[in-house]
Amino acid sequence: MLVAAQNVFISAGNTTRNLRRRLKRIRLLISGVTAPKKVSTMRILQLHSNFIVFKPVEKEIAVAEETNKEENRVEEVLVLFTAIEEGDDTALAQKAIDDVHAFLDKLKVNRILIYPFAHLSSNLSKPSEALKLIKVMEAYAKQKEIETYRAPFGWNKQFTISIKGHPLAEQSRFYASIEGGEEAKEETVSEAVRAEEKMKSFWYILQPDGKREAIEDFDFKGYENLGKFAKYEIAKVRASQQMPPHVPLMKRLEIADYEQGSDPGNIRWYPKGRLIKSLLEQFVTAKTIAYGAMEVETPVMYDFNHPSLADYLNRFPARQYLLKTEDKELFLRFAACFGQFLIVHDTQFSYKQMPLKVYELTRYSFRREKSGEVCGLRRLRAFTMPDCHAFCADLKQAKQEFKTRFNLSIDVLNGMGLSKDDYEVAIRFTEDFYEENRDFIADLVKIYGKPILAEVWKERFFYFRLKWDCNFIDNQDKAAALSTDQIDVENAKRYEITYVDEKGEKQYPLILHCSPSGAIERCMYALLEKAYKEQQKGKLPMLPLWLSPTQLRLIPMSDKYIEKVEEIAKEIAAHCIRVDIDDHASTLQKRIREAEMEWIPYVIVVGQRELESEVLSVRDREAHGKVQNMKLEELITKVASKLEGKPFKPLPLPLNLSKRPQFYG
RNA sequence: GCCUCGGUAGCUCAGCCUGGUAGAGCGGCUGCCUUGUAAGCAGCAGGCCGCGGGAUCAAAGCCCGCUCGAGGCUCCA
Repeated sequence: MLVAAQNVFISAGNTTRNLRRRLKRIRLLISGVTAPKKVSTMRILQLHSNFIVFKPVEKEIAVAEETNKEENRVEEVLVLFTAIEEGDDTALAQKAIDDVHAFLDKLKVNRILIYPFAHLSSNLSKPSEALKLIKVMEAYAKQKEIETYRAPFGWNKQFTISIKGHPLAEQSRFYASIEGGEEAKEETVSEAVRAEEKMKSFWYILQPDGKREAIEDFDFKGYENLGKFAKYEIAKVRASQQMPPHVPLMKRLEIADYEQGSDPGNIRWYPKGRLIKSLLEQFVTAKTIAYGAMEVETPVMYDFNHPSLADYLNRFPARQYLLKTEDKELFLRFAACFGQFLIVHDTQFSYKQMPLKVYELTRYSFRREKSGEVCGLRRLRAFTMPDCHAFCADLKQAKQEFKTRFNLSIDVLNGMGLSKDDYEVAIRFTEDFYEENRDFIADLVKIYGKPILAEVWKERFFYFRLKWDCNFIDNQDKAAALSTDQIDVENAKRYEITYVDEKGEKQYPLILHCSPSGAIERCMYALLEKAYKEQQKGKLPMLPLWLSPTQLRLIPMSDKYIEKVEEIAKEIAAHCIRVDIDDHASTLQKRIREAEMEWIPYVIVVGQRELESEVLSVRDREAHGKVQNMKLEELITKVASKLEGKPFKPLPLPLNLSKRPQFYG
């Protein structure tokens, strides 16, 4: 049971975020990576504050102290949110105050507020014990001549706090006494906190000419999109209220919709959406195979207790779909890594076959993103991810391969209709990697040819040493990662993946993880958001020709021409062009309008005139609806040439519009 | 997980504040019109107003609870 529950009202700027982040970290610690089991720890969240205002609201428990319900305000104070756990004792309480005392000297402050705060622990002591120790702390602090205030114990309190901005302002501590009551000692404040130090990012802009500038010195004029991206990455500031534009679009265009009968983030695909998605899938796959990867297919579910997997899973807890069967606990894959690593673990290969490239398009990967994170096609719980791993003998080979794959990714995005102007690149590495590989990183920037955002860490925290990602910036100024590649230095060992080197000795390879396009759904989100952007600029929105479900629409002037029009359609379709016929009995104008609403690239009206002259009037959406006259063969040649090198699938719906059901609206 | 908003016809939504016969546009169906490059006309059908409880003579509407969903925050390995 909670000793006290607070309604937290926090004022002023980023204090909310700070406190939440801090609380979250504390919970992380509590969840117990570092704290040995059965060890009691006194938990203190220590915040150097400009002020705190708190007000008791109502008694929570029987042993609550007597107090009045007046509002209290303390200025320039070190607030100690304190949770007493089972087994904590006087020695521990005094030890904590000793530490605080030392810390106060550093801060040049001599005022504390002891604030009983149950939420820091899930292993609270009995309230009576806790109150006793809180009083011990208070008395001991006063004895040390610290100006000591205290919030009442056992009350539901409401508080407002303003936290100072300096680096020492927020500290979390816990004090442990090992069972049996040996000497109290300060627990190392956990790997998570140390990890956070490692994770501290420094931001730069890398220029194609090799220059590296601190982000605050860079002039974003002419690079507004990069500016938005940097802002998003660093400050995480977003002001968006509107619905993401691609969501109504995906519905209206009958591409996809939410499936209420499933879990959020699991999407239903209508025929047109399935076609687009399928074409994108074929395209990435073809490109990746052409690059030299071997396509495989692996299971979607894995044994929770498999030793290699368990280790990996523990790093990313609680993001999986779990599956209980009679004899096993399984989880749905959240990436293709497992399946491929398990294959390569059992594969015999030597330096002669390297870099060894394995590819899979996962349909699906599953991540149980928290509710509220899921959004349209941007972020799903079930998504299609092309994933290509390259197993490299050494860093030299990895770097070479890395460049090749960067080019591949740029090429894939470009083919999909996303040019370098549509996304921004970030590159992330450790300081030492940069020092040793300056030229290499400069080469990557040169390949992209535009300034790149660089995130630099002092030490390695993640499993990779180097990573880049291409990020689409949408109409809400949010960034979403598309392609990415990383140099993984940990997983070969974890999965016991080895190759044989020139001397016949087993070695661990470096593993490159690349998604040449990013999630396919996310590519569709980017294309729709891009179309919307174009529309805002006054252009007619459309999808790339090769992805348009209907590429060419024929509109017969009246039903007496339908037969002739069907012949023309047959001729066009024979050239792998998706053509359909609007045989509805509505007016020409209305049918034109409907074709435009469907973003159809070419619309052709066929009547007496066309049939007599054999010259078609072609309405070209790309040319803002301008009507051009051309012969059928010319039209076919023109369209076919634009489709060259792209995958093709036939029309996913009946040829005649009158035969089509309406999936939405 | 937190905050906010929402669930009424196939779709988009109005009505709710101020309780008393359920509304519009689009779409669908039927008929007329046979069309020259972004909405032709008319008629018809279509609703357990998310679910459960309460107060009321009376609830889509007021109160309470639940549920499902969306958007934002956080998160995004």
